[in-house]
Amino acid sequence: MRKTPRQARSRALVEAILEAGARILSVEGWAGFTTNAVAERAGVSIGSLYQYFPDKLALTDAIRQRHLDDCMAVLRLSQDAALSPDAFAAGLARAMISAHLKHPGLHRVLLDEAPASSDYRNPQSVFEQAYLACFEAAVARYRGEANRVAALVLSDAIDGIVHNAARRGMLAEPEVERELVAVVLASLALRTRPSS
Amino acid sequence: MRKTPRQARSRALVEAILEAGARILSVEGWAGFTTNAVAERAGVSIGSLYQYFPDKLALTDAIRQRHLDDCMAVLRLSQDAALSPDAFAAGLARAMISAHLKHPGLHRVLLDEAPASSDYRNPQSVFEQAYLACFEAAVARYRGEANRVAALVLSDAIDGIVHNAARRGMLAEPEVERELVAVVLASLALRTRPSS
Amino acid sequence: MRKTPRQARSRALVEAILEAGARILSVEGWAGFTTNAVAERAGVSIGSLYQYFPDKLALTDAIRQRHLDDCMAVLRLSQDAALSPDAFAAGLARAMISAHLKHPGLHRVLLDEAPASSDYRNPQSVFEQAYLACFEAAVARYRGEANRVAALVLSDAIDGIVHNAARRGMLAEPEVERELVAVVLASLALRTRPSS
Amino acid sequence: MRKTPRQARSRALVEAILEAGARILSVEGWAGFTTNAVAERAGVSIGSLYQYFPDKLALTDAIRQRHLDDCMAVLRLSQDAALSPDAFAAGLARAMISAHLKHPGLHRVLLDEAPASSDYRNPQSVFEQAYLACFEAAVARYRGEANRVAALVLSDAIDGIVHNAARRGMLAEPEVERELVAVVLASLALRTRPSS
DNA sequence: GATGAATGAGACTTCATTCAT
DNA sequence: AATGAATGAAGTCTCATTCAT
Repeated sequence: MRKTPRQARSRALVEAILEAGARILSVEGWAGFTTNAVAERAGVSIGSLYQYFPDKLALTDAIRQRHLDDCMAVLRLSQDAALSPDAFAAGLARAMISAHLKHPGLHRVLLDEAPASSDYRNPQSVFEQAYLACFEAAVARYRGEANRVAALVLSDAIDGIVHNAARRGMLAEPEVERELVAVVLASLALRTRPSS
Repeated sequence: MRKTPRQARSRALVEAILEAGARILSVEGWAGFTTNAVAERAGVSIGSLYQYFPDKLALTDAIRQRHLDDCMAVLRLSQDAALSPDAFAAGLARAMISAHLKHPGLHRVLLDEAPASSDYRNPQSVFEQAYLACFEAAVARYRGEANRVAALVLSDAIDGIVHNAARRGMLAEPEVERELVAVVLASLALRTRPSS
Repeated sequence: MRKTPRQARSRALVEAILEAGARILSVEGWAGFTTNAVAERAGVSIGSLYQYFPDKLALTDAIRQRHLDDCMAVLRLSQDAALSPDAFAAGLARAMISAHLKHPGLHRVLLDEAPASSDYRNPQSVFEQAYLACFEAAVARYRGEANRVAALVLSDAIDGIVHNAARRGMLAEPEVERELVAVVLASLALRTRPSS
Repeated sequence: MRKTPRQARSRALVEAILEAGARILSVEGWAGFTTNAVAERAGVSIGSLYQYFPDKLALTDAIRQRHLDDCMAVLRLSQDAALSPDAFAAGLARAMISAHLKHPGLHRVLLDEAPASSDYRNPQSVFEQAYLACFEAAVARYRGEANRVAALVLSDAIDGIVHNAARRGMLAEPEVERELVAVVLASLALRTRPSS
């Protein structure tokens, strides 16, 4: 950000911009996400937007950061070493679904369409490290082995299930949640080479 | 298409355009996919492109159609009622991975970013019907029950795994394929409510 | 208009665009009337033009509307029930000529070449209604009969005379004005079937 | 024309092009008049069109020339020194109307929109000389005076009446023809300064 | 001669960004 | 600090014209 908002008014302004941007990205996708549209939706002048974000990329990054923080918060809540596998899978599925219910399209747009300044999806990035750590811990806990790739694949499978359900408007359907739980559970019950 | 290419030269030209478009979509994403860039990469004038495609959307549709046809062809090959679950899962994983190896980013861009004239990802569309039918058949065969949602979730999980692996450049790694096989197999071995 | 200009600068900008557009249409015709040319002639960027006019057609309509308003204003001034036929014809001729002196080619281009969003030249359009009403009133007054077609033909004859004189650069010649007065007067002096 | 067609086939080809061009100009206006459209409508390849016409302007000129020749032919037929004023006016009106019935919009498009290589509407041009000569002769005959401007104004009034009637689709209405006759007759009955 | 695929200059329009007020 | 009018590079698409077959 170009400058840190210190006063209450400034913080509210930045908040309004981020929220307006998230909503536009979610509803209209990357194509409808123009800086002028965001400013207008936020009830702010385009000039003010550029006071706090040097360019469109910085704005996008800020929206993404906020969204990923939300996701991590929700994900961490589902981490509890004392849970049974069933309870863990149920909690994780519930957490992932609820994290996407507010802006169903946002996650996909931010991760698939929107350009990013840093390669935050690289396995070495801060976010991905923290995100994957949760899954690696769960794999270690329930499968009894450290397996980085298995954690990656599990998180990717969940990602695909949730993001496609969101696109189809099926995110809230109990059947989807039930199947998601089943897939997570099955993945965690596996040893690495089940076929041998 | 605006005009059907009849002569050999025309067919080669259309082929060059489609190939150049696929490559650009794969490597540079939707943002780099400009009609002028496609024409230039194809070694063709922009006017020639518009002789065969009435607008950018039609070009996008044509590239997508060709890609989906390839995917369906590969998918159908993996369908064989006589296969054991292990063999089926292995064949399916191999098929999905190989379908994405040529243009790793293409699938994601075409399905997530590129606008389409018809809603081909609607569950009622011709493509999605055919695509899901394969998964429904497999679920019925190996889980012994018809379960539309389970088929949907399985195909979405595979989609997530393959598309994220492609983004990370891990599509060719044997470990990924092994885990993909495991997830497919686990999903097919499930009864609907494994926890009850 | 996309935006209503509120500040003095904006109004001047819109004014400059309309004036530049009118001049280009008048001098170079529809073929030279490109949005970039209008912006450049107005000393304004192309983006500014599009802030106020959503597309080329809207700009054309605005220029036409302004011109037609000018014409109607000038025409209404010549309407005075107390005038003698001679005085009326003289006033009308003077009015029509002066309405075209500023941009001699504009009228023809706007009415014959430039596409319009609505069919303003349809006899039922608001403008044509008002315009023809003046001529119908004059015909009724001086010929003593209501005759819609006669009014139409009179206005068309004047149109032809003025617009061809403009093209020939003869609009300011006294002889043309004299003959125009004569034709108007003769038309108003007629009974419908003068030969029978 | 680039080359003179000598053989029967060539003459038919040129004929087809001119006719197709006239029809397109009449029906779709200058905007729809593209060289490719003309060639296609004529059932001829675009290359063949360019064999006989070096560019679009030459094609336009040829179509115009043919149309003006038709007009002159029809106009000359109405010239007969022995006619009474009434009979002359009736014949002239009939001639002008019938000259425009085949392609009602063509005349206007050719004279107002289509660019021309030479300034054929300049009073000094060959066509205008011949055309105006007819009107000057009539003015001299029936008004008993040589008056170039009166002839010009009369021909322009007729032009306006006919061309606007064509646009309104009223060209065939008897009332229009009757009023046209009346205007012509009144113009020819005038002395130059009727008001003094 | 005839064909029509190919060319590319140029038109319309959008939107990220700046800067005078 | 805030505003929003203004900018102009860049993208999509058309159509007059050429030239290899």
